[in-house]
This record gives sequence, structure tokens and C-alpha cells, in this order.
Amino acid sequence: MSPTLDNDVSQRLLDAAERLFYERGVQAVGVDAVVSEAGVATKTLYAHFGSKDGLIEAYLRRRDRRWLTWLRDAVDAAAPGPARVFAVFDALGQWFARPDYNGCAFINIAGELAASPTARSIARDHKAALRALLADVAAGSGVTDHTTLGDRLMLLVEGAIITAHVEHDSAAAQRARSAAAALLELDRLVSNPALHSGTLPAN
Amino acid sequence: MSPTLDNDVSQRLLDAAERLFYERGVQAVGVDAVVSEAGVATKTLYAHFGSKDGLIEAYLRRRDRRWLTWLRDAVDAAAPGPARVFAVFDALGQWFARPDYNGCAFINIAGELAASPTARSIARDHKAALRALLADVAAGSGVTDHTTLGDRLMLLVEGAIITAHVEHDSAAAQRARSAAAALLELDRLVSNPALHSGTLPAN
DNA sequence: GCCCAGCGAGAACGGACGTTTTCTCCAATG
DNA sequence: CATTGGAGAAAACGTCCGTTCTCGCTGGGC
Repeated sequence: MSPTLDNDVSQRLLDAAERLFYERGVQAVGVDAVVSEAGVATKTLYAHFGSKDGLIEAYLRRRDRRWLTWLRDAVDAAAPGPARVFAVFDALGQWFARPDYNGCAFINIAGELAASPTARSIARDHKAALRALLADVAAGSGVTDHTTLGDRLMLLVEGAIITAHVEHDSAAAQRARSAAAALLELDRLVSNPALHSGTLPAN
Repeated sequence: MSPTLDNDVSQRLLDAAERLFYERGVQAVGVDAVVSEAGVATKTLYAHFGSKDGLIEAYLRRRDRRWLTWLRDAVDAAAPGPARVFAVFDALGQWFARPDYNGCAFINIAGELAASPTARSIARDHKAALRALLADVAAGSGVTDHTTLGDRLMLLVEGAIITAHVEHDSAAAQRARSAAAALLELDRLVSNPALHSGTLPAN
């Protein structure tokens, strides 16, 4: 057996699975459609992934790695500081504009396989990694309360992902970016004692 | 046929469908489970709703009405003004804390039935109504740019719904409330010329 | 040159599921 | 009282789908 060819077959299967699962949902796509799209035999799918659930899990794990790497690269390409906050939403805007954009695969899975603990756990892990990335971005932005900013960026990112998906509105990225800019500006205002007299309410 | 009894059977079916569909997803629940939970005959389901798709649609339309009425009532119970902004997130916090909370039924449907135009249209209509409600809340809050505030509230609400669901973190409502408070505070600061010298960037 | 492991093609199996049908009961109507 | 029609119980039907099996081909290694 050649590992190159073996890899090729696995990749073709994962590519086909990702295209179909992401576009139509995992339950709406049968294994027949996947093997047909990949141009492989049904037996090969089971030899490589054991079951449809195994294929779904491999699809999610690969997408998790790829998506987070993509976002991290977009962030790292920006200058350190608040520019990296904007880089997050600029990247989202490009993602939303893709013709095959269909929301976050992990949010979709969490809704579709609500009764599956493994699916929910994979989705949770993915969101924890995203939250950690946004916490890093917030910590490097120079604001005084970067923990709070990280939490708020998470809300804006998730909100933009959902809005772009359900309402089919890719401009949600720009609105989220604008909201993030407002939060940065607020931090700048309240951290400069010369600009205000009172303090912020605690809620 | 007695309209009272007829209504009773329809309601029992819709109640059972909502409980199961919302908890496990529409595709993971068979009609057998619904009729068994409702204590009715299979034939009755088809006499009232025509098909499983018809039952799903009726479930979504009833939930759309009920959920929006619930949120609107929570908003109207608060004093006019910025308090109604906070009332939105306080209501969300109570929703998230329910043991049966499983995210937004319409976001879930949009992810699960990605290939179904009717499902996506129902989800879109629901979100448009929510957006209109939040636009009203923003318009009554007394800020200078209530259109922008409405858009940002929408992002925060959606982000909180997703975070509470996927990360199983009901405190997302309080963080979203805090973010909304920050946006209100920022408006207060920049709309008072005595408090600052420069102007906000346009992004 | 043989061998065999991997792969493609496709049939087959078993179970689940949406839908229809049959039969019976019951309550309201005339 | 006879009739009518909605509703419950359960079986039946056809289809789809995940999984396995069979067969034939191919290409690299002892």
C-alpha cells in the first residue's frame, strides 16, 4: 500500500464530505452521495473511517484545525495592537462573502445533532479555541480591561456569523467591526481621566 | 366534530412536536415518537397537518408567535427608555437558565435544513421580526444613533443565544447586557460635547 | 511472474421512517 | 335507535440509508 495514494483517497473523501456536509447538513447527506462525489467505493469509506459517524468526526476535526489556522493567520498578518481586532472582522467579511458560506459548521452541528454528546463536545472545544484566540487579540489591543473586551468580541463574532447566515447578510461583518471599534473607543475615553468626570456603571 | 376537541388534539400534537423537535432536532425525531408523546394516532397527525413537513411548519409558526410575544411582553413591562434595552437581556438570561434551553429553534432549523428554502425563509422572517423589535427598543432608548444601536443589539442578542447554547453558558446574557450598557454609555459620552474633544472614527 | 492488498463498482441486507390502510370504539346528530 | 365521522391502535407498504459482501481490476514487492 502506498501512503501517498492512501492519503489521496482519504483527502478525496474528506473533501467530498466537507463540501456536502457543510452545504446540506450531515443528516441530509447519505454516504452514497459522499462516495459518489469523491469517486471512491463505499467499502473504501468504511475502511478509512469505520462509519459515517467517524467520517463526520474527521470532517469536523479537520475543519476545526483549518478554520482556526486561517483566522489566526489573518490576525497575525495585521500589526500588533487594535488593528488585530479589526483584522478579525475583516476576515469574517471575506468568509461571509464566499458563495458557499453556510454559517459555522460547529454551530450547525450543535443544532442538528443536539442529542449527540460527541458533536456538542466538538462544537464546544471549537468555540473554546475561538474564545482563546479572541482573548489573545483583546489582550494585545492595549485596552485596560482586555478580559471584558475578549468576551464582547466573542459575542460580536458569533452574532455576525449567525446574522450573515440566517439573514443572508454578509455586511454583518462590517457592523460587528464598527461595534468593536465603538468598544475600543469607549475604553480610550474612560481610561483618559481628562475626558470625563464620572465612572461607568458596574452592570 | 367538536372544535374544542379538534383543537385539543392539534394542541397536543404541536406540544409534543415542539418538545421533541426542539430538544433533539426535527430530523432526529420520527413521527412515531411524536404521536406516541402526544398520545394520538398516526392517522390523526396526517389528518391535521398533511405531512411531517406540515407539522414542522406549524411548530415553527406557533413558536415564532409565542417567542416574539414573550420577548415583547418582557420589554413592555420595563419603563420606556434605556431600561427596555436591559429588559431584553434580562429576559434572555431567564430563557438561557431554563433546563430545556437548546438555542434558538430557528437558528437550529436553518443549520439543520440548510437545503430547504421554506425552512430558511421561516428562519429569516423570524429574525427580521426580532430585528424590528430591537430597532424599536433602540429607537426608544434615547440614543442619538438608534439605527446603529439596533444593529448592535441584534449582534449581541444573537451572539448570546449561540454562546449560551454551544458553550452551555447562560451567563452570556449578562455579558451581552454589559456590552449593551457600554454602548449606551458611549453614546452618552460622545453626545455630550463637554465630555470630549475629538470625534469618533467613522468605521 | 506470482501474489496480495487496496480500490472501484454494485448488489444485498437489515433496520428505520414517512405514509397509508384497516378495524374498532365512541360521542354527537337526526 | 341508527348513523356518521373523528379518533386510537396497530399492521402494512414502500422507500431510503448505513453497512456489509462479492467480484474484478490493478500495481507494487518477495
